[in-house]
Amino acid sequence: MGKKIGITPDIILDVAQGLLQTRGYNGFSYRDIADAVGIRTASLHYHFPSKADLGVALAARYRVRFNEALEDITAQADDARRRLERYADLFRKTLGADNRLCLCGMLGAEIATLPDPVMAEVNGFFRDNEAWLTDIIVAGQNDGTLRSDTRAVDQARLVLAALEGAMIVARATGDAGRFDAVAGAVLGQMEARI
Amino acid sequence: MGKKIGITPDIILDVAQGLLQTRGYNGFSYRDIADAVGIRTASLHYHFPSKADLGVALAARYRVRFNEALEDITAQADDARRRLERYADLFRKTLGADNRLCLCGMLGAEIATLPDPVMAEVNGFFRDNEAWLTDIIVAGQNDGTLRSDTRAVDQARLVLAALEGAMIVARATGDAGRFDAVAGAVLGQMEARI
DNA sequence: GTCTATAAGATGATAGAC
DNA sequence: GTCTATCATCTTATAGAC
Repeated sequence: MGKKIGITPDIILDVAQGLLQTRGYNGFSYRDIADAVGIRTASLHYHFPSKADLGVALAARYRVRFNEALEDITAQADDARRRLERYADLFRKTLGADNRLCLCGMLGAEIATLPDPVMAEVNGFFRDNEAWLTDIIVAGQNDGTLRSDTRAVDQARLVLAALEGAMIVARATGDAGRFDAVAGAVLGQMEARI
Repeated sequence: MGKKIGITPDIILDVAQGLLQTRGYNGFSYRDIADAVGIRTASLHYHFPSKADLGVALAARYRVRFNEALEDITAQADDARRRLERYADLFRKTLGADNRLCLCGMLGAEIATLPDPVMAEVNGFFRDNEAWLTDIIVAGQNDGTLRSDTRAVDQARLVLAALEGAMIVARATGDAGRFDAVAGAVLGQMEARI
């Protein structure tokens, strides 16, 4: 027989993730989660004893899921340009769904206030993204679809930084079109010269 | 005779700005400022009655000073490439001085939690920067030093987003070199094809 | 202008009953 | 697992003396 799976921890994480991506780590409290979930703060502490525990769970889950999405893109799309477009879509969907920021972009801004294990996850998220992007870009350079006069790793860092920054500016100005402009420009300028 | 100028308000703003750029709007308190300045929180409230007042003063001052720096760049540098390099240096110096983020990049991430007048300043900061960058880039396209196959305004948005994002990623990974890589790549890829 | 004193509410967290 | 009750501390903010 299957194990009895409490749905609560996942629901808590889902709600907390929304708050985190919208308000930041220092911008929401256990009370906010409790009110949204319909539970008491004491019950939250049963599942996640400290806010640091919650933060780690949130960042780690996000990182794992993001890496899974990256694997899917690698498997499904065949050329670099299409893979990069799908990559940008990952961020675009987050912004469009509920005006959320990338969870690690938000935590990255707040890095100086985070518990060490949360910091480590954020750091890892950025490294994972850079590594994946670099691989994709190297492939695109090798097959001649992407420009080769800029190092792949630097282009990877540019793509990551541009998309993270674009989410912040787009949301702060209330214009999601700004994200699209940045995504379009950064990918367009990476194309090989004809 | 000259007016007696209390140095305190400026000192408060200087200290608060450092805290804001490091920890975020929701990551510091009047107490933090008070301890650093050597004054009581009640005295802070004399100068800035509410945290919203302090936030507006901070964002407005930052925006004004930044616009002055932009005017200096326009006046002193003569070609687009050099102006854009100086522009990137503005962000780079902030990061290098004390591992601070752009004040409005930080506030942009926290936008959902900010008092309305602070939001408005942040929004204005981004619009100011985009407008200035667009003008610079248009000039560079006209004199043939910058590529013209991407709209100037979109390139402007890319530059702004890339630098804001690069500051966050660089600081979160503890590697300022990542900022340089992004700045170098984004400016390099804007150059006209030879 | 700065201080002491104080307030009301929020916050992260624990003890112990059910 | 969830609850009530309780906590120490922090946070923004005000009143009034100096």
